[in-house]
Amino acid sequence: MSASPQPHETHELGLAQPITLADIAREAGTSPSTASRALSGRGYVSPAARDRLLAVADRLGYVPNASARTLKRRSSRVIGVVVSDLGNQFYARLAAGIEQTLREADYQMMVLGDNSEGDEELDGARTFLAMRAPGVIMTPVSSDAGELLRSQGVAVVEVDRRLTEGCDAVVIDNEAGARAATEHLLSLGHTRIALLGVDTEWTTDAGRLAGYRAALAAARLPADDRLIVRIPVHVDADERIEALLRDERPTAIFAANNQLAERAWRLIRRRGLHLPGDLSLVAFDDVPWMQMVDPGLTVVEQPTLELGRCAAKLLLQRLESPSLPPAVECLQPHLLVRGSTAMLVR
Amino acid sequence: MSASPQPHETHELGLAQPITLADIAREAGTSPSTASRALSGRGYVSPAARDRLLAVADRLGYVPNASARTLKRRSSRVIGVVVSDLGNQFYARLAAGIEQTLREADYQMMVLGDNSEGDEELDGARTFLAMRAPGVIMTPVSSDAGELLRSQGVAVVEVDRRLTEGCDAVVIDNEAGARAATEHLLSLGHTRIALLGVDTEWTTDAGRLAGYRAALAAARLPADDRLIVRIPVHVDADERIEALLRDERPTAIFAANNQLAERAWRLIRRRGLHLPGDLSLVAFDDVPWMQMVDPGLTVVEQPTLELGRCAAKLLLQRLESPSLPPAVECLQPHLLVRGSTAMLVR
DNA sequence: CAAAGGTGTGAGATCGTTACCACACTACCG
DNA sequence: CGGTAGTGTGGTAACGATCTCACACCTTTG
Repeated sequence: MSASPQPHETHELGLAQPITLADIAREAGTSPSTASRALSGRGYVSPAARDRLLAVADRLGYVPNASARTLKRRSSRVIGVVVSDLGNQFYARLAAGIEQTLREADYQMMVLGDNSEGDEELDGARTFLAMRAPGVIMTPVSSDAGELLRSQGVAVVEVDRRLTEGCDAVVIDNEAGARAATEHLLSLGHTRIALLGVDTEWTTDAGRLAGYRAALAAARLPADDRLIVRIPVHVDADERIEALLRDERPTAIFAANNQLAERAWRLIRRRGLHLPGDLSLVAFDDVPWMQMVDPGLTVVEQPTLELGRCAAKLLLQRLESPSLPPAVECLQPHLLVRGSTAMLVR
Repeated sequence: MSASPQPHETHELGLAQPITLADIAREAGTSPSTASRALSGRGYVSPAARDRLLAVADRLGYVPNASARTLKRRSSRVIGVVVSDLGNQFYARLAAGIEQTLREADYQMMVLGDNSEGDEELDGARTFLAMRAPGVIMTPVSSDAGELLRSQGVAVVEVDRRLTEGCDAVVIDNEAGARAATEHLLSLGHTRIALLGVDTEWTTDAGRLAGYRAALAAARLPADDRLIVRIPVHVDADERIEALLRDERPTAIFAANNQLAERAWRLIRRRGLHLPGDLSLVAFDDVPWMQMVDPGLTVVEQPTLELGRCAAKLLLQRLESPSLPPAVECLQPHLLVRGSTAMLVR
């Protein structure tokens, strides 16, 4: 083996170091300045020189060094996105919507997940600060991250939840959605309606709780605190839900997000209860499985993709005109009745 | 309004420009070099100076400029990930696994979706090249992107599919999984077993087809080409599946991925057919809804999270020792029998 | 014919960080 | 006491792209 002559492998041996603007300029017989103007499309270049430079760049497979560009321009084309949990289809879809719109405007998206943890969110903010992202979209956990970013001149849009006063935001009309869900249950004759929610100060949960209460109040029904189950973030919901199903079981449950709905659904099934005969169930947020199970879940459907798109649009707008007054968009959810809710029979 | 005196808002007016190393150095009375050594933790610094610098940095909220660092070091801490479709829970989970492992090693992950399009994949590669990502993990569509990256000295790991010879890769034993699924159906007495797969040259589909064929061959059954339905990428599968369900319906279907399984499942239901009475169904890849529907789907479960983790580990290893021979890891799937498959009754 | 204006180019400084190198200082050894 | 070794520091030149400026060349016009 060592005796066999080594074949020429000139193009393989070195980790061919990247082509730079200077290389292009040299090859095309211009200065780096001109090359920069031609390839970035800013400033005067004669058509002849431009074509020549473009051709050379193409031939050599030139890829501009993003770090150098960002360093010089003091701003990158990467928009940061921080969501609670990428594994949750709601957030995944949200991110997809954001990506769509950003891509059209020729921005990149970088997604990070905090786990609904203020610390991780702050880390994320610092990451984007370090990358000189011009803007960040997030489902905020605490307002620290947003404030840090904004203090450094980074545009911030809050999506789904609204935490920081004076910040652009896109939200769902949670109260209306929750009211619709609750009214639907009331109209079916239910009076013992449980609310399954997350125990936070977030506008989502607060809004959904408010909508639930409003519907009950409008029906002149007292809200029974034992039926309002609020589970802290990061706490396993199963125990609380089981207790709810065991003791003085309500005739209907309104689950305020897709995860709680899934937990509830599984426990209902495990207990051998039947939807909607033994119990009615409504979920806030529609995800694919809810349509596939039998009976399908009645849900408050959110325009999730649109939520993301809208947030991205708002961000782009803010980047263009930083001095505009803060905008808050509110999208309407709507009730989609499937088979998991039915008339109360006694 | 215009008459009211403007209050001092010194800290609000300017988009407070970021703190730099030089600022820290000046404040702490050292040179930038020393500050750099202290804050990046490379090279000699006296404990006294280090503490002082760290304190100042902390006080001023210093965030290192990632672009400058990347430019100088000629390599960033961002690992690129390109997957086919982030909306698909399989890829989402894969990315989650990758992220977990990378985070532990203090790398960031940037995910991009090509839509199983070679062009978009190549764009992604160029993006990561521009960002000077030291490594990229991808579910390859064509080998162009990987080759481009590797030619520039970027470490590449292929995951799920294997396309490029001499490239690190982590895959599932598709053939074994498909064989297990098919043998399971055969053992239930099925002989007219359809295969629903994607029409590509990818190792996933090729392996699953091979496993299917191998099982049939071992049972001395001829493979009926009309039962092998291979749908090109980006083509709607519904028509082909409907045709399959209509004409000379097979008694069992093996769907080679979660999406085809979902399409098939929906069409089976729409047609009013019952699982497993009228038809048995097995899916390759287990996703949540398959356990929630009734009957639950029999599946070939893949260690998806582990697949991602393993790919990330391989990449980290490669970054550490670039000259190691290429490694290919193969993980085992396993059959999980639920209710969608049953003994054939005639 | 001088002045004014457009067109196209290149020199050179700069963005913020790092790394190489030289240097200064102390300490210890033969 | 000269010499080697270890500590700790700062000067300076990069990394690659951009951008301001000055300048050179053409027209056009009062």
